[in-house]
Order: sequence, then C-alpha cells, then structure tokens
Amino acid sequence: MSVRSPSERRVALVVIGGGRYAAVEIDDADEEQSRITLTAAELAGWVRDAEASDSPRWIIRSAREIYSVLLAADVHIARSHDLLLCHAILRDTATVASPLAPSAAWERKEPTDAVPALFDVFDDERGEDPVAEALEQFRSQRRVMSAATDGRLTLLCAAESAGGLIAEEMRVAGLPWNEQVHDRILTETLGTRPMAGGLPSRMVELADQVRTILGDANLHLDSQQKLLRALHRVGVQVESTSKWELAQHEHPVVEPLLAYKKLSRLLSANGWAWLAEWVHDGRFRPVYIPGGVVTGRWASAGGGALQLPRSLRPAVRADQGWTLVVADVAQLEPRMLAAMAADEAMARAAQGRDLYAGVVESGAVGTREEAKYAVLGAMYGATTGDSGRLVPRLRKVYPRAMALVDTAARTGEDGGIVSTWLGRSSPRPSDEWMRLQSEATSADADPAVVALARRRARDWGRFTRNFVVQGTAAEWSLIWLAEIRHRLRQFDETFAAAEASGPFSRMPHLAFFLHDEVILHVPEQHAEEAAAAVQEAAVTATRRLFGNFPIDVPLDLRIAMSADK
DNA sequence: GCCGGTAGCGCG
DNA sequence: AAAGCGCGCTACCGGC
Repeated sequence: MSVRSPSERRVALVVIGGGRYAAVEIDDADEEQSRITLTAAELAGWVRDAEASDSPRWIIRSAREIYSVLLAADVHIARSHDLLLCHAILRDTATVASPLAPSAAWERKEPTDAVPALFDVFDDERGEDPVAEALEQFRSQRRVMSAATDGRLTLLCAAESAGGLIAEEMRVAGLPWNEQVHDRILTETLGTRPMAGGLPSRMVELADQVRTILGDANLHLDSQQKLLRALHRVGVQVESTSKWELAQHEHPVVEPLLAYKKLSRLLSANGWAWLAEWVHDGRFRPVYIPGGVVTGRWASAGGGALQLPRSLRPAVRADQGWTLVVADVAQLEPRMLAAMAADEAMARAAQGRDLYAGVVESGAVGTREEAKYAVLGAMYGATTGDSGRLVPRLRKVYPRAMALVDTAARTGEDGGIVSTWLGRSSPRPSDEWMRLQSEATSADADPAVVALARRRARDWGRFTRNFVVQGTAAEWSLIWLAEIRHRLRQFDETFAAAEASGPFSRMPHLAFFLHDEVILHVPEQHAEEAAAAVQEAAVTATRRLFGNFPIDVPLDLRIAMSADK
C-alpha cells in the first residue's frame, strides 16, 4: 500500500443504475475529467485493461459491493479508496477540527446474513446523479484527510481500503480446510458419529456418568436451570453452571460434567453440521467485515471465522504441492502501547521475542506470570484481584506508557472521546450514559444513582483505555496485511501469469486473518519467498506507524503443511 | 412456530 | 459474578 502521489491516476467506478457503471477519470483537483459508461458485461474487462496499463487508484463505494463482482470475473485491483469504510472513519474522527459531515447515504448497512449486499448495486433510487454524489463525497473525504497535517488519516484510509479489498479476496480464495482431518478430530474427541439425531458415543457416556452421579436418569444437561437444581441437590452449591465456577468445587460430578460441556460446545459450534454448512470443495469461506468492530478490528459474519477452536487447527491444510505460511505477533498490544507513548523503558523490555520476560528483567515484577497479568491489567483497566494489585508496580517502571492509558481512561470517564494512533476515534457515550452522569452531579442526587453513575463511568473508562491500544494494534495489523498483499502481488507477476488458469490457481495468497495472525497459502517452491515477504511487511508496518522509534514487533513465523502449532 | 434476551464459551 | 477489553454463535427460555 502506498499513499497517493500527485501524479497517480484515479478512476471512480460508480453504479449508475440499470445494471450500468460509470468509469470516471478524476484530475488532480478531484474533478471529473472524462467518463465512459459500461454495461455489467463490459465492466470487468475494462477494469482489467486499465489495471494492467497503469494501475489506478479506484474510487469505489464499497469493495463488498463491487469488488466481489470483479473477482467473480477473476479481475484483481491493486488500490482503492473505499468510500463507505472511509466515511465512518472520517465522520467520527476527533483528530481534525472539521470532520466529515454524516450522511446516511454513505453509511455502511451491516449485512446480517452471510450473503454480500449485492442488490445494493442495482438500487436505481439512490440519488439524482450518482457520479456527482460519489465525487462530491470523495472530495469531502479528501479535505478531511488532508486536514490532518501528518498524513495519518490518509494512511489509515488507504489501509482500511486495502483491507476492504483483502477481505473480499480472502473470501474468494478461502481457507484450505481438510474435511477428513476435521472429521477425524471430531470422531477422536466426541466419539463415533451418531446415525441420526443422537449424540456421539463419548458424549453419551459422559452424560450417563453425570446423570448417575446426580441421581437423575432423565436430566437434560443442556438446560442450565435444570442442571443447576440437580447440582444443588447433591450439595454442589454453585450460582451458575459456568466452568470457572464448577472448577472450584471438589465433587465427582465436576470432571465428567466439564468434559461433557467441552465436547458439547465443540459439537454444536464446529461439529459435522458446521462442516457440512461451511466447508465446500476443501475451502472454508467466511465473510469478513473490515472495521466491523468499534476499535477498527475486523468482525466476521457466518461460520464463526474468528472463533475457530485451536483444536481444529490441524484441519487447516495446504493443497497438494502447496504449503502454508503461518505468522503471528507475540504481544502486539503492549508493543503498540510502548511505541505510542514513546516509552523507551517499555520498548527496551519489548526487545526480542518475549515482552513479559523483559518486564521481569526490569524488576517491576518477579515472574513472567505476574508480568503478563500486570500488563494485561494495565491495558484492560484491572482494579482488583492479582492483576489489579500488580498494575501500580508498572506505573513506577513505565510511567509514560501508563500515563497514556490512564489518560485515555480518564477521558472516557469524563464522557470524552479518544483516538488511535492514526486517528480512528471512539464513539460518544450514549445519551442514557450522559443523562445518568448529569443526574448524579445534582446536589440532591440519590446515593444509589451516584454509585451507579460512578460504576458506568468506570466501565466506559475501561473501554476508552483499551480502545487506543486495541485500535492501534488493529492499524498495525491492517498495514501489515496490506504490505503482505503488496509484496505477494509483486513477486507473483514474475512467475505466475503464464500458468494462471483460474482464480488463485497458482498465486500465493492470503487465506486467513485473525487480529494479529495471518495464514498464507503458497505453492511450495515459493514458501521461503512468501515468508520473507511477511517478515518484511511487519518491519514496514512498524516503520510506517512509528518511524524510527525503536520498537520490536517480532513474528512467530513458520512454513508448514498444517496450521497446527 | 417466531422473536428477543440471556448464559455460556470459543477466539484475539 | 470472574478480577479486566473487544467480538460471534448456539442453545435455552419465556412471551406471544
């Protein structure tokens, strides 16, 4: 991903209704220079040619809407400006004096199902002149981006737009998923698959064991209420059926019950039904939603892409003749915190693979475990328990880093807005929250209301505290992803073009992304090259964000047939 | 039978 | 009711 240079060619692709598209050349003043009209059948070919000749930045309403159409015709684009994704950022940013005016027409409607909102494309009623409206929106967005003198919003929008493209590409490519391996794991863990309706054999055994111990042969284990009453009857005085609470008790029922619950979860979330619904032709194709989380993290819809249990990792297997490049960042968030705060002591602790070991060396805490709890507590706002007790020790050793998160928390408690490193801002607290706070400040306020307001203020403070760190980590990851894609495209051109016979047939490609982790699917002979690209991309992402500030962001990087660790 | 709220647990 | 952030999904359960 590169930030636009003045001479860069820009073309807006606009849906103009009746199944037709306008391709509009934009000059350096962001004015329309020329326009041609394309039918749906002509679109892909025209874009392919333009892309091949000088790879313009495509101004699009949304990658979800239009890139899926292009990809279906095996047309890839390098760069875009995604008006829907950037609208949200530029409208909410608190880092410039005049953010973008809100407009319902440029708000992303979240699809609630797994099908992309393709039919938006053919909405003829959208406006008077869709081209003029798109260009006007683009100009407004450009004004806001350039109001940030340091280019941060421009970088953020470029990265967010690249993310929009990558999300669509990853869905088309899919994650290579071996159904036989998945089936074997299920059978080994849950027992033999039931013929119809019933539970697998190991679950049946465990359930019988639990029912025997609880003295109720017909107990329905999946009902918390019935289970809770049965537990009370045998003297297990828990207030909930959650596993952390059950684990505190010593009773013969605990072990088989926890085992049953674990298997039950695997069966219902990622069992044979999931496999049949979500894996086709050896690929799992989740719908990614870039920027779907307030902090800028991606969300997903359908298939639970971001919650795949680690026990199923071995089912992620490269095709014959291919391999996986699997990379993740260790302790990304505290590293981002150290760099944002320019906390050199914390950056020193972050040197090398294990940040927590560095924290121990600094003398703040005695063990790695303590370091972990202290650091997580600092970023999440722990006040009690082991974690809360350890946080003050960090405040002595890393005053700058702690001041950054403490300030973010105080801003939130006061109803203020915080921003990430590149300028994505937290939402305003709700009207209800505001009302409660002002109600609590009146002289004759009910003490219960005051206490509640205080609690809600602290809750929101913990959210804004974490927002700046989680959101900046999301920005690093987004740039990392975009830089990986950029490098794969570069070296792909040199060897794959001649062999290509379909989408991603010979191309190394991104196959999975999970907050601070990527999986690439790569022809074997290019594995080393791809791994190097992932590493270089990380270095570049760090430099893009923090210049020469010395912060290490080391990767766990491996080349393997399966994603299993 | 449909719907929304809640519990619980998977991921980072 | 985990202490301490952000999500999505499934199954229950009560109300209609």
